[in-house]
Amino acid sequence: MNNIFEKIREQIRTVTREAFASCEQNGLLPAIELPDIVVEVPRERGFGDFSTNVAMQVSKQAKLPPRKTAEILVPELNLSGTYIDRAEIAGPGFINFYLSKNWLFDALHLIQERQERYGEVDLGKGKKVNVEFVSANPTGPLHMGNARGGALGDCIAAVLEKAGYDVTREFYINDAGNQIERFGLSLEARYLQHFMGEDQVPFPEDGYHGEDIIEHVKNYIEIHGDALLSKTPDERRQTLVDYALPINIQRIREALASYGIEYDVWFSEKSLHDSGAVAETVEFLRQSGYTVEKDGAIWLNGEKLGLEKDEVLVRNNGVPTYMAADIAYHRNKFITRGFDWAINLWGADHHGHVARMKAAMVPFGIEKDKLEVVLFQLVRLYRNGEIARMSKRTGKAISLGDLIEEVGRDAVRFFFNLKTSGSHLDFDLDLAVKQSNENPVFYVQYAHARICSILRKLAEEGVTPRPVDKVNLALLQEKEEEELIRKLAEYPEEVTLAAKTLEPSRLTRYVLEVASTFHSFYNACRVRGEEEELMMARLILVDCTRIVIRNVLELISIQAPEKM
RNA sequence: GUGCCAGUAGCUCAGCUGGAUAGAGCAACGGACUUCUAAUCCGUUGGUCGGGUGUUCGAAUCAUCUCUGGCACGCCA
Repeated sequence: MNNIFEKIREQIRTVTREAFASCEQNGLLPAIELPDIVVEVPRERGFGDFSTNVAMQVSKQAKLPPRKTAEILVPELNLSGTYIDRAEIAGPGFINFYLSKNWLFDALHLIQERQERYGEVDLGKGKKVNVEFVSANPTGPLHMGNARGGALGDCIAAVLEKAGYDVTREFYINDAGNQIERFGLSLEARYLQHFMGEDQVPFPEDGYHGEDIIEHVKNYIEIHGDALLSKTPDERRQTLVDYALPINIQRIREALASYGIEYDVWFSEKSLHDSGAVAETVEFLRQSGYTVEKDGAIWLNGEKLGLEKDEVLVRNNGVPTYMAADIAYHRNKFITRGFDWAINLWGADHHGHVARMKAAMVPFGIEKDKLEVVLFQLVRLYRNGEIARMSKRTGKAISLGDLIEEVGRDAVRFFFNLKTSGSHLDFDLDLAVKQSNENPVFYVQYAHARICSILRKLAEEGVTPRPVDKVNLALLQEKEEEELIRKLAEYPEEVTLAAKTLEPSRLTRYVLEVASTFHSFYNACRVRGEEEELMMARLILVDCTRIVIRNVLELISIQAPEKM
């Protein structure tokens, strides 16, 4: 058992179920089909440590007012062998459970025992899950959307790992299709412009206008000169793409690495075309009757899949669409590679694609639910209270690299993981660099550094933590101490919830609460200089706090400094 | 026009599988450093949960209508 909360909830459910059974046997209550018994932590501490509303839920079946049901039930609760001291009835019919402090001390034991593995839970049971995120077009640098998707995706992957899933982090390289075509045309235009003059060569309307295209061409010409002028346009574009694309991909890799993200798999879209997987996938859909042909193109049959409209899979020029490749890609994930679950992180502007992709799994016998798409809202950067679009240094659109350079990796990752994915995110650049109490990143890091400082000071005096079973934790009686232990005990529960909701941001908020609770403790209680037994107990508490803060920060890939 | 997401304190956001008196941070105001890091803490102020109706013992949470903002509706990805 590595989640005390779960253990307590199970105890409460068990004693409650048994009490219902015994009431039924004694004829005190009619036979009742129990719902899932909801156990929660009441908002008010005065309402006990945990509570359940089960008496209210069954009031109809019991044919009694909820309070009356509770009054019959509570005396039948057999609390022996549990953490529960007593149960009381309150309000409209809540049953409030008051626990012995032992559960808190057990939580500290657990933390000491598990150390850096404290917080791990076995929700996933080794299920194979693929988390695909960023997957940016390799036609230019990473932007703010990629930055948020990157932080989110990496943290979702990390949370799922802690929750017992077998996680693969994957980047889908869009190195084929239309945008590569445009990339090639843009490079070619810049190349020709270099030799013939800008006004002599038209630039494609939907081309990539970025400076980086010109830079690629300039570098290419420095190495290879004007040899491409005599080639065919096809050869010219291919050569330029073959030159520039790997450079862009390498830059993306490096930007993400400096952002703290390492992938297990870089999956090439082109490889799906080259291997024939795309054609094969379309053919399979055609033969299974999931396509229609009209206007010389092959369409996915929307009606048959419950979609609003048909979607083109193969254009009338014979070139498959992104959609076709994407279906082949997900078929590969589930069938070729056997993932039990695939999570994709997409910007909210792609939400229209969600229903289509899920529906497109059906012909392959893949349940829709196996594909989960996490949509995240876009990011607005603020500087001096105004929307910032340009990098301070370069004057160009702000890239992930610029952002990290300006505010630091820790702050970027922290802020992108502070809000739920569904909410719009305003990123305040001024706040992120501020080294003050306004900045939550430092607030958490400071708590960690403070703890390390206590441990260091005491170690210098020859005082080190004793094994926890040789410490009298019952000496921790102050309310600040209790609050802190409670907070630390929640961590496995937080990981579980973050994994279930795919919402790692709650861990960022959680670690802020841990820091806050610790700071309150710090101001109320001393460790150093207290009587030895109390000092030892507090030393354990402080060390447990260090472990939890460090574990969370590591999970969200933020430094836990020992000094500040 | 249709669909998706959002609307909670001055600001940024939690809470949303219905639960007890709606929370946090920042901002504002007032306090706390002889003592392990004051990048900290303690206290005060601050709300028609966008609005209406409904469902029920109970609604920020569910349903429905409506207003506002963002986005999507392509042989783009």
